[in-house]
Amino acid sequence: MPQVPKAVVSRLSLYLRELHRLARDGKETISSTQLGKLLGCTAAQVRKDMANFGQFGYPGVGYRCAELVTAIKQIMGTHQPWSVALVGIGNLGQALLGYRGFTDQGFRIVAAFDLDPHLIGTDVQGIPVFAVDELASVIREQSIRLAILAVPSSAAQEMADELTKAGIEGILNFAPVTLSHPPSVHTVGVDLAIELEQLSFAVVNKRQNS
Amino acid sequence: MPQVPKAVVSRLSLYLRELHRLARDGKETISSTQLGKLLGCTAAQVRKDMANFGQFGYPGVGYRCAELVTAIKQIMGTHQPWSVALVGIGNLGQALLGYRGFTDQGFRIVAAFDLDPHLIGTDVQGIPVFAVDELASVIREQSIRLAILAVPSSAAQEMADELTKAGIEGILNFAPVTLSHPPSVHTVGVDLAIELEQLSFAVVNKRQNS
DNA sequence: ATGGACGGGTGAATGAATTAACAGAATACC
DNA sequence: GGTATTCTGTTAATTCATTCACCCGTCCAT
Repeated sequence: MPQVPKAVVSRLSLYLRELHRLARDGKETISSTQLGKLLGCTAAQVRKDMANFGQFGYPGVGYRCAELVTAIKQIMGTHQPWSVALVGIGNLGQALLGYRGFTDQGFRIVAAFDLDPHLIGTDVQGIPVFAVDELASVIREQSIRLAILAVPSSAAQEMADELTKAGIEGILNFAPVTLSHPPSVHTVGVDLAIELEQLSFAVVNKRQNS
Repeated sequence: MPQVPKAVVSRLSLYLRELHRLARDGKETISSTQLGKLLGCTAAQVRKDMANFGQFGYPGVGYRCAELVTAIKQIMGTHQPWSVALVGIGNLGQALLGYRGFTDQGFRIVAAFDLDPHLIGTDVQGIPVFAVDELASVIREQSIRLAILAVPSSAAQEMADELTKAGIEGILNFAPVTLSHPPSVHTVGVDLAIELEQLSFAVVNKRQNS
């Protein structure tokens, strides 16, 4: 499995989400056809995507939901929980601190960082807030590998550099800028305005499906 | 321009973001090579992407930043502001209400909806809050075409149906579920946990670049 | 048992998208 | 003014992703 296409990985997350729901609703097994329909892709695609990682299906039966959930979690690396750092406790940062979806998927925010002296030393939503100076030491002590960056664009690159120096391996960036970073660090960017822009394009260009 | 690949559209937003910054910093023109480097793609890609929509560059010069910004805005449909509805004023919803990036890109949240009787009738961050019953009437009166859905997963599909009935054309969905919807409505999903999951995969599989 | 329907794995064929290569146009420099 | 350079638009080549078609295994009804 040396080269897994990026598109496959993002679909894997969607499969996982759907399978999780199905398993919780008590569905034992599901066929590639059904799963494909649920996600708007072909059955062949589902099978091929899974084939990248091994054999998981049972001929004549389909995929066992619960089993596939654990398999995909293993593949994605979320079979055991991650400790995550949050940098920036503004509007968005606070919302992320309280976001249930993270913990549900095995991501636990264990430390938050900000500049505001009123916040430093306190707990916000049960999470301790540290000064940015302490970034490196806290990250090392708690062996945190992932960080969420929710600071203003003007500070984003600088904070990303700090995180990199502290040995962070992945950054989820909410600032609307393209971060530059060494290849040893991975970044995923979420620009909320861009998502709306995509919607705007789709609407004005009245393209079918979605 | 009958069939523009989806990947092109999402890159267009990144170009726009970068060009916007460049223009503000006083840069007159930029070559496809430079722009590509800034975004981590090849110069050929930049040129090809733009070629989908017409001719914007000047041989021997490059692209004029300010000019290209307005051209892309025109293409994306954000050359004039959009009125947007927000459904769900929880943790995340409130953060989105206060998010600066939306207004900067021409998206104005003009109405919010929630179930909580304490909120209905009040203003949150200067935006009036309505009951869900009023969804259709408010949306029609203000001719709102886009909506942001920030409700718990359990309510997401139901609210999406309401929005559809009310004539909404595009939904930005933050609930971690796949919405089913008629082809006349476009949806873009943002699942924050999935983004972290993608990061997790990239980190454990130590794939280079990003 | 056994026939038929269901369903996954897999390699070949199709279709997209990215990259490479080049011809022509504007600029800068001497 | 000519020449070298820069840079676009575009066509061709390559790479990548998706779909198709078939084989074989499993289950269920008879």
